[in-house]
Amino acid sequence: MENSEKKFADSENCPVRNVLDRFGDKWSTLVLLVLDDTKVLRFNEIHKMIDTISQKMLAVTLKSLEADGLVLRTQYPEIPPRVEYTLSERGASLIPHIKSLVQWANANFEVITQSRAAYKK
Amino acid sequence: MENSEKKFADSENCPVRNVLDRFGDKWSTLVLLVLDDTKVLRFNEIHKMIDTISQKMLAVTLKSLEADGLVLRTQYPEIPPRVEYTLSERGASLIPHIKSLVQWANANFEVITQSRAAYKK
DNA sequence: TTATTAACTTACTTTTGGTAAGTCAAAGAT
DNA sequence: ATCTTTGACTTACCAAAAGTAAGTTAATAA
Repeated sequence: MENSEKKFADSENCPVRNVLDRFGDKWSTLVLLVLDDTKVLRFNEIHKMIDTISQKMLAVTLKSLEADGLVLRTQYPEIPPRVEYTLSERGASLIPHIKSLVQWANANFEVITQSRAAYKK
Repeated sequence: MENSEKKFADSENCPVRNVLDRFGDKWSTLVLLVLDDTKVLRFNEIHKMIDTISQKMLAVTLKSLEADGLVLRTQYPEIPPRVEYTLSERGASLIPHIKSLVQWANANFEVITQSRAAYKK
């Protein structure tokens, strides 16, 4: 009984689905890249670097990255509040894989843009 | 004037943003993986393999992958229609990078699931 | 004449994301 | 003493994206 067609079926139990769903959101990978780039950042600093993200979405993105153990959140008991975000080791271990995607993106940006333009129909 | 904070700013001109936006959708990477797995597939075959995708979303996902030149579409003049989808060379060149992400996903699936469960608050 | 088939569309509903304003508590300005 | 500012968020409301289910097309089989 050949069930290779079910390999990608349900996202609960499929690691591929489960994790791609995770990074297949609009902002997670970008936040990870920014944190890798600058190491320690506060909420508003990230918001400035990715200025098209809404505060709401930055908040939920950071929260789920924290829940997944990819990002560490340190809150200082000051007022106004100060919160710092960093990559965890686990988060850092993801970065090379994302960067390999990014390299491909840079290398293929032009041709893809051209294809898109030519496609129009 | 330090403008490293603008590195990820606007998605029109930033390859990273542009391409991550592209694969940061819910289905594209999964469709590419399935096509890499089975090489040639018809619309309904893909739909069976990824049974949680809607026909509508499969249609728009395939269309934009085709527009980007990552997937090739071959239509045979038959009725009922027969259409076959394959990875293009460009699409195939993306696969290793996605697979490296998938390997990380498999390796970290357990701990991430545990972190998520522990996070609850 | 009606049913079937594959690859989609279309109309409609639900979910997700964006916008803008609000909250909180203390320190500084008036 | 009251008002303003500050940073990291929430909340309420609205727009955009994705899901659902039914419809379209044209030929062949029943």
